[in-house]
Amino acid sequence: MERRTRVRFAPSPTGPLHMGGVRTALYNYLYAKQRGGDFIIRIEDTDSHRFVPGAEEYIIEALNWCGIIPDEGVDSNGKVVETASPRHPHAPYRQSQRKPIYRAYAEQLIANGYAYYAFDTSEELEKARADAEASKETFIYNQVTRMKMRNSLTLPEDEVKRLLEETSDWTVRFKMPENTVVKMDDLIRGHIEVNTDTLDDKVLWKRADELPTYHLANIVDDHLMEISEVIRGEEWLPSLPLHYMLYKAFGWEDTMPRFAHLSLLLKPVGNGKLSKRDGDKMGFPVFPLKWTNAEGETSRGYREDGYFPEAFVNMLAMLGWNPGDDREMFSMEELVAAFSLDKVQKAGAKFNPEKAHWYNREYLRLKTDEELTDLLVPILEEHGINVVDCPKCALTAGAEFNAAGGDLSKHIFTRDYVRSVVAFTKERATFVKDFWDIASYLFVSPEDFERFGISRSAATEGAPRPVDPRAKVYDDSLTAPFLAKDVDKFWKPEIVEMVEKVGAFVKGYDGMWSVEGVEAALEEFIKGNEWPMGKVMNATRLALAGSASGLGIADIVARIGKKETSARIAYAIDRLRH
RNA sequence: GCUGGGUUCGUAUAACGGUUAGUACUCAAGAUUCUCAAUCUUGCAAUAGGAGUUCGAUUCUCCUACCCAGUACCA
Repeated sequence: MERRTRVRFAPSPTGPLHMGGVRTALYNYLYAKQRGGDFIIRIEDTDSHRFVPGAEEYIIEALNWCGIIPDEGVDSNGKVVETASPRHPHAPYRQSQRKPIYRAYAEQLIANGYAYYAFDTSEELEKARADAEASKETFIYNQVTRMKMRNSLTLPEDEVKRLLEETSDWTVRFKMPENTVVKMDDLIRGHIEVNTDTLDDKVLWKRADELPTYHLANIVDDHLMEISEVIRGEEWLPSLPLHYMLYKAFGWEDTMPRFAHLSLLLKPVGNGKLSKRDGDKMGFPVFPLKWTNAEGETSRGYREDGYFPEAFVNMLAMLGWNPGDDREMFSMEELVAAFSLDKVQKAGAKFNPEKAHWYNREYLRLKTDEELTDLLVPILEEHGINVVDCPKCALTAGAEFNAAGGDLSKHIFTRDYVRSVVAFTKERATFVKDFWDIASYLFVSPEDFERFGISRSAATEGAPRPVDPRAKVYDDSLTAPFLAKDVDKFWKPEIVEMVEKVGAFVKGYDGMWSVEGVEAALEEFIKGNEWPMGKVMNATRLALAGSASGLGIADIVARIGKKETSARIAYAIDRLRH
């Protein structure tokens, strides 16, 4: 009989969702959608001590940002559903609210001999562990030690009854059978066998807070929610035998979900799983969204770092899964169509921040100029640049636009100007915010760099200064806002003369005002004078952009206009006089 | 320690038991351009080690090494 596909992502709200968790959610989502099934979110908050305020909201917002939208568990308003309804017959989806459900199941196991009451206090257990450690052994509460402990297997019936009534810190433990081989199947790993003698008697339910532990809550809820496949992290593989035994003990073997255990995400270098520390150290986020903890420490997020959710999701999907061919670019719909659990890698995947960059660049190039303009405008505004939708709108502000639609002196630009900048610089950008670093000088003149927080001093290059004494002709304060090493290299007296004439030529140029027109005219002018093209162009760029490397001269001139071009050249000559 | 899982270029991965072990990222070189970037071309680079099965092993079996997880009244 074909069962409806129903899978769940069951995070614990003990902190922000890690990117590995996002991947688990994504694989669940893809699996469900491909089979026309349901993707459910369930909040596993059975540990009252580790609850972190805001974590649940964070998890849902993060999944939402990624486009991983639950069919059940969360309502259209993005809140976890608390009461059952036709659309949510399995509510509530927060385990703390399902508290009354679990006790009866724990007692059912006891009644059928699959579990027992344990009265050992945490102090007694700690002592047992310490004693075992002293003799270089590990204490395990299992079929050999349980007969030495205080529980309903060892205590007289009336004593058990008394303790149940009079004390309130007892637990229910699973009675793991002896010497039984549990035969399991994993959708990713294949057949696995484990002998129950290596397993312990896990606590299933705690009287102290009347809550189940993960194992009981998980099995009961997966059963009640009619989960068909459990796709979860590898850290759960060791408890799979217990879960199999629980399904058997409850008599739910016929509807037991199939299991798939995903490998972990590993740190880029060295060994071990990806941690927040690695991200901080190597400069990449490990969380989808920014997160600030109770101590006020902030962790960066992919969203805030400027990643497109599509790029993040695509990158994550390819970490430990492949479509079986060479394709690397996948939209969510394409992932849904192509996904398959048997193409999921068994081994852990080392996360590669470079590849994440590459994905973002690819997705940036896929965006239209219009979309990128929409995203760039707020960033420009943050930097103090004004963008107006139409030239007329700015008339009241007294803007005088050049041919490209910009007023450099008042820092007011039309959307068309911004779009044109986007169009010819998008090949150079990885993130939308890169446009500012690439093209800030198309919005701000060098003399205003400092005021707009743009630096061209050598110190910002990050590299140590050259040791060659000849390389150091100018002091930073003398050359700013021009890049000192480029001043050194290109700002030679004989070249400066030529640059000055280039400025005059542009001022007097009355041909076609386009990148192509300006480019051809400049080339003809420089070559006609038999000047060294490279040296003149680099020195000109230094005057116009503050650095000898960057956008093409004609690209710059065509945007900033005649007046600004000659003004910048004049400023550079004046500033760098010596 | 014990139990379980894992191991193909630096990274992510491909390869009915038969390929010159492929692709992408990174890196390097060349081409191109006024520079830088982009782009194009080329290149560097891997089956953890050892046995066995087989005509033939990256692929199957075993051993060793290394890595990861679990070993809580946490999930």
